[in-house]
Amino acid sequence: MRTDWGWLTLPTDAAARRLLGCDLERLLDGEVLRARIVETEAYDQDDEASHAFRGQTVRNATMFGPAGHLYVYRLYGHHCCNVVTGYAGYGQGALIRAVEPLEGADVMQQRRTGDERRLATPHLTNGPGRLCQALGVTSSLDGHHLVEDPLRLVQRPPLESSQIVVSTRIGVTKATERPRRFHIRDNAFVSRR
DNA sequence: CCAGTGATGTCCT
DNA sequence: GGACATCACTGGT
Repeated sequence: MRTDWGWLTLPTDAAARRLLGCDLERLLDGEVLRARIVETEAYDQDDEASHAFRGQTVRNATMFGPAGHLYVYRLYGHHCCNVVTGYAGYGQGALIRAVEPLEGADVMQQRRTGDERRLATPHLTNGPGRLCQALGVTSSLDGHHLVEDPLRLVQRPPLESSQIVVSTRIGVTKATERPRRFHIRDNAFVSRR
């Protein structure tokens, strides 16, 4: 079934690339936070590294639903989030690994804990757990449809492929050789290896 | 480099 | 219901 999220109803890798350069718009305590997606990773149920690999569970159910919803999970005490892509019934999504603040960076800094080293560019939002902290993304947003407040995904024009760097994923212990990490070339907020 | 972190899934009783 | 392993991370040394 096709939704109005046709541009996300793509094989995971294509969708993960397509998300680069798009914006996340977060309404939080009456403030508007905007950030540009600069780094993603692709996961799907045929990928040993994916939460969806061993089938649907309570935790990963959102990944098996329709595209355009947010899958939020906790890992080592941190939150991480995926944009669900593809067709309902086939578990897949794109992990948002890093964003670049466009608006409300001061509010993001208030939400991040710790000393000013962690608040400075690019440490504010250059990791999946960090950006969730900065944007106030928690488990309560698991399953949230990204066409409505308080968190919207705003489509932007696709990037030239020359602007996109492909590499292996960070932190995975399985399928480590698969080239499923995508990031914008020469962007300061892309996470380190 | 490595310790802390906490939810979740699996396998037992 | 309990014990244990697992884990797509972060921050400080």
